[in-house]
Amino acid sequence: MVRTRFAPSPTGYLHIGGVRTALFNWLFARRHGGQFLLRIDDTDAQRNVEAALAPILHGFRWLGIDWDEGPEVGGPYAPYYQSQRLAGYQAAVAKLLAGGFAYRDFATPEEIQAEREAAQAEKRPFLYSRRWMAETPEQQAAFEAQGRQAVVRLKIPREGKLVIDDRVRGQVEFEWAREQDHVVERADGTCLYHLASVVDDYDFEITHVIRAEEHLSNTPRQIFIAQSLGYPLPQYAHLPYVAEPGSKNKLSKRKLEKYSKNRDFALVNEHGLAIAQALGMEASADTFNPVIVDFYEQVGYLADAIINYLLLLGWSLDDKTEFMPRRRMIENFSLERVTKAPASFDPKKLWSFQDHYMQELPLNQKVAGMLTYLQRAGLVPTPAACEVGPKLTRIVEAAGDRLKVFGDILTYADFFFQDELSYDEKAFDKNLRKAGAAELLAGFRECLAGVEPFDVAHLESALQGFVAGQGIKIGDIIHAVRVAVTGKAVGAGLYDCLEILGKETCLKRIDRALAKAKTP
RNA sequence: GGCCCCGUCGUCUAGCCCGGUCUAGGACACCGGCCUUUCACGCCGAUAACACGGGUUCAAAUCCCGUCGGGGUCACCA
Repeated sequence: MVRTRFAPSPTGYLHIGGVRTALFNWLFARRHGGQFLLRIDDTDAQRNVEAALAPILHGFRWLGIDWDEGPEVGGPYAPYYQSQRLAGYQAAVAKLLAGGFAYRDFATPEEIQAEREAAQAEKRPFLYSRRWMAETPEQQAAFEAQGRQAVVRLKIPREGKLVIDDRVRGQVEFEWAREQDHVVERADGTCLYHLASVVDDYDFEITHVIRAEEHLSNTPRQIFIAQSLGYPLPQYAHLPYVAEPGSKNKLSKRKLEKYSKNRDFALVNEHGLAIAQALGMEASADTFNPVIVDFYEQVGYLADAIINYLLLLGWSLDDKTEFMPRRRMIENFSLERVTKAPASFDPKKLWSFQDHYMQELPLNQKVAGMLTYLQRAGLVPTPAACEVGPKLTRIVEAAGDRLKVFGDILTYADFFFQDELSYDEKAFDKNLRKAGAAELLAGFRECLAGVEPFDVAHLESALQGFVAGQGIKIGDIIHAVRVAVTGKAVGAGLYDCLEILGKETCLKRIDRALAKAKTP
């Protein structure tokens, strides 16, 4: 039985790189009919773990990455919080000590630091002298008499080497003599991540440890702990990290502010910001940022688009396949086809996946998604009146693939739902204040008043008739009409807009625009 | 700096294990064009890569060695 896990620490948000790692774990488990679980790394726990965890769990649910065991769902190996498993870690440390695989060390941090600096000065690799190692009760008592406190360190072998058989990197060799005697338990009796992680992976019967490459160099010490404890080793698979757009640097959760200004992020960031503004959201770089999954959910991206994009960031099926339903991902996922080199996150490519999935989304689902945004922005009351449905459907159809994310309904179609138009001033000047424009528009207004029925076909022939009568081209008038009734220079087909708005509203808006055109 | 990993178009990648069919394929972006009332979509086209140097071989992106470059990691963080 394959069992994989993802171990988030409760930071308050879900990082896009973390999702990629979780996704690969999830896919691998599903592929082999196994289980995927979530374990919470809260060994340095603050008190509001639940609050910091909620957005993370929410993010996974939104993305459709479900976990078989873990927080909120429980499971046979509960608890799944490291802060609640301390006794097991302490027992493991005791066992390590008893077996001679670890020792109590009475050195002060300053003494260790001094040794480290001395080694550096001599340009030789640092290896602890074990001067304050206490292996007998007598030694221990002597150090304690000096008022010293002990940590527990691993007694790493000083010769020989270790070969790790990594599922994505192949065989990787390490020399034990390069490993440090890492601390596994602090002076205050609390233990460290590596110990906890190994013990939990064993307790949870994790068979495959699939994690980011930054953990590759931590693996020797974890293997040492596992072997000393007599645990069978899991299979390891170290994934390349996800890099910043256009760079090989790791996408870090510490550079949120910087990323919001990143050139390649700019497009999606600004687009998202406009939607956040329409929603009246507070959007600081710490909470609303394209490296945080929540950003995409808020703006109205599709989970399928994100998952599919992330899948291809470090994995490929073949030389052509890009779009895959989950089912197909699960059927085909394999560690062997994971790339070894880091992949940089490309917001533009994600955008193209979103474009694709939005186009594929059935109309009724699009409408439903857009409706919630209109409601959140206060453009449509909740619950919506029954005529809103057909009207919105008509709008969404007319707008077609211009609506890339659900939030786009707010920037593309707000004028359908509010009386007060906000004009694109530049477009207004260009199309309504140029010589002769107002007169033409006024003429067309009268023509429009006589159109009956007020639908696309009749509107089109009316405009064509008007244009022919004036001896002008369609382009000479149509932009002015658009700006007058929608306030914008771009949007869905004009005849659709006019029809949906209705004759009365159109005439009113043209009048208003004509009045505005007179006042510079 | 030590150790470890990685290195194909700007980006994601296929090909590498099992040398020839690779004058290196696909996708995104970019550029040009078509369509068109705008925008978007769509369609067509163009530019663009085997890090470098040595080997081995009839033949190397593919195998070997070296160099260079990039990154990760070196905590009583996770």
